[in-house]
Amino acid sequence: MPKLGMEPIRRDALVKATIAEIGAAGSLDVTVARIAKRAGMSSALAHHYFGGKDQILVAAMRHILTLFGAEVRGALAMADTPRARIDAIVRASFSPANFRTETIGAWLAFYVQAQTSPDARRLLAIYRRRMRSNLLAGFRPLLADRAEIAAETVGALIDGVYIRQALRQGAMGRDDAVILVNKCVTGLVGEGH
Amino acid sequence: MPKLGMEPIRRDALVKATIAEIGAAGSLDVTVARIAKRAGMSSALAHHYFGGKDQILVAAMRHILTLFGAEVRGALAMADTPRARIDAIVRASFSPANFRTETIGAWLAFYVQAQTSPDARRLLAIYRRRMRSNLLAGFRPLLADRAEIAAETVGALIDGVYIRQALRQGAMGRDDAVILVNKCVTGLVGEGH
Amino acid sequence: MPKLGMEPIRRDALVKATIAEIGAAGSLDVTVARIAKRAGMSSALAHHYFGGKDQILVAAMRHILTLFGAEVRGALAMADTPRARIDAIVRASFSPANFRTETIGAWLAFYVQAQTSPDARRLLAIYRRRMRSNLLAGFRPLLADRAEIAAETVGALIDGVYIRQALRQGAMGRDDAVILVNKCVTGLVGEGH
Amino acid sequence: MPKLGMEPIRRDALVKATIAEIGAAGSLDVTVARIAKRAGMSSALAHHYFGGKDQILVAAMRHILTLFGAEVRGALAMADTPRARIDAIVRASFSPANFRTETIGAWLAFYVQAQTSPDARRLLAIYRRRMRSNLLAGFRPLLADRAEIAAETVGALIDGVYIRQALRQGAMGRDDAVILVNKCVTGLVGEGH
DNA sequence: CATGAATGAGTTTTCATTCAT
DNA sequence: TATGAATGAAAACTCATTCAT
Repeated sequence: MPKLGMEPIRRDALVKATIAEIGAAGSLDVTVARIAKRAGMSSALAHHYFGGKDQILVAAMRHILTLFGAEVRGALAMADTPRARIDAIVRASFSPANFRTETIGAWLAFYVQAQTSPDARRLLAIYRRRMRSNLLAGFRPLLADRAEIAAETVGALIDGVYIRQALRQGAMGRDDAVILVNKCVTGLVGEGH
Repeated sequence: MPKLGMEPIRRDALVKATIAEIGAAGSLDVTVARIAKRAGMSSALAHHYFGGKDQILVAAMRHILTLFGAEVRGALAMADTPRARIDAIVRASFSPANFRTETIGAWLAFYVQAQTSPDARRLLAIYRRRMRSNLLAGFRPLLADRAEIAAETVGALIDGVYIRQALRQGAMGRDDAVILVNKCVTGLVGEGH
Repeated sequence: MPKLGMEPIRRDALVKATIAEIGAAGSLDVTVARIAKRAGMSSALAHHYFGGKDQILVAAMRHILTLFGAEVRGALAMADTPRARIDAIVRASFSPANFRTETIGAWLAFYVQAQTSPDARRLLAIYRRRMRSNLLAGFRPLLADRAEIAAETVGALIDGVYIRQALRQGAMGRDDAVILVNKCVTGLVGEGH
Repeated sequence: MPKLGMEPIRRDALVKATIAEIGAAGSLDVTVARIAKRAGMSSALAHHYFGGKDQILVAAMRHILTLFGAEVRGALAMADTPRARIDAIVRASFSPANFRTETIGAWLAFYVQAQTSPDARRLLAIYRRRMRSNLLAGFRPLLADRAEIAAETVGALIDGVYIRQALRQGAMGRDDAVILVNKCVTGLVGEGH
């Protein structure tokens, strides 16, 4: 069985298994053994490739963030007006992939992990900076100096709607989420838009 | 010399110690031993009074929610216009007690616990229902049938701002938080208010 | 079973079990589980009382050193001439308790541990200082300024004879060891004594 | 491109890497992986050539002993009086190569290993026999029937001084070591020599 | 000849929980 | 009421060793 070039395959499988496991468990209380099993290998191999549990977790988080970033970039590429840019970000935030219970659970768990892990915090900070600068680029042409606060508001609102989804019960659909945030955006940029 | 009626005192001490410990740790990875030590008793006694770790955790969450509820009620009592009611809720949400890093950390941790513990989820659902109905009571006179979405928006925004505070870095102050949310409220209810 | 005041009993049992286990294994490759089992308790309890494996090991070393120190002190108390003092130290070094294969194995293992553990090194340094000052007190009246080198020589010789004993094969008896070192002492202090 | 006759090269590299690694670690707690890495090959290859960790360790020990033996032989070749022979052995024992912290650490570690590994014990026994017969050859012409005990004494003293060096702190230099042992030799063979 | 891949067995350590007193 | 004592179960992590290529 042992072929060459297994490392990227194994790492990838582990990252995906980690997200799945966290999502299923709803928390970071996930054992390396379970992750490895789900990924179809021994826990020793997981350690071999990642060095330790924390690094597996961080890699999983990075993966989610990367996917999200790609989604945003893809949506932004098709947006040609400022308002469309904002819309694109909102839509990407609540895209099917991001809105899966699994992903939300993992995301929430990472928030908690960021409380103690510098690596996790750094990643989350990067995500937030990007989000902010993307929103700002959309709001600036529309609101000039009021763009800052608008970006902050929409950023927080997205996070809030997203996090509320974590309580599976009484959750709203993706479309509802998009509509809700968009209504707020409309309120911020004024009736004229 | 064992005194009578120690139970409420012990329970209270444990609940407070739990919140402090969770806040300090930034996660639910808190041992019963540490909580009990902080509360000045043996872990065996903690078990005796609560039956198990999960129940201690839930009691702590209930405590936070109760405090928050009292704060909201107190603020609402002094509000005599719909807008003032909304304002009161926002202010209470970011009150000094609620905005302490400790409390935020505990709150976040409970969100995660709600993923797996039905008790925790129920408590969180109650909090959300109350929040929603309170906001609705404020928005209804101002927005009629658009009140629902406004309440949902502000609720989510509060959660979002709150949760963002958990990343201690780049956080905003209480006043800024209140102002941010209020700006959004103003946008929702229109210029006239 | 759980009575009060078990701690010193348990600690003592663990220390003795550790020495026995190290002696039996002939190296520090000894598991906490085995030590605990020999001491009649779970490994968890061993950790509870000592905090970790290293501390158990250091405690065992300290125990050996304490025993040795007591033996030397006892022997010295009965010595009334300088030469008798030196003799007492030599005899104590090769006392039955110290010359047991178990003890020698443990001693040797600790030498190795001192390479990496600061605690172990400190203990060994203390032992050496005491040994040196004791020998010096014996040699000074006899050799004046040549006492230093004599003390160093006899100290090293004792260690050498002792360590050679670790290779069970071709070892000498206690009496032979004492005679050997004493011959050297006689050579050092001159024929007249 | 696998070359022919790599075996001796690989084995040699592994042996040297082993000694270096043991010396650096100060104990036998050395992994095959680290040794192999230091020797520039995979751990699998190390196993291939030696069969197992223990055998690698024993080979390393044999290497040290061989070096030491050669050094002694070289020094003896230039000695033309009995006393010079003894001197040569002492000097070789504390030669720069043997007195390196690395070597001393490895030596000490092997002493411990000899407690459990018959192979290691056999090697150490050989070393001791040689040492003894070499010293005896020097002492016999000088001391006749007292040569035995003198050889034993000096052998043990060399070991003792050597082992004391392992506690890096408060160690003496090579020259001091030689002087110390020589003073003892002088004492043993008497003033006239 | 050489190695990346893979793992089973073992080690330390932690912790919620139980129990006799 | 209160606790020190005690442990079983599980977790992360390590490592010598094997094997297909």
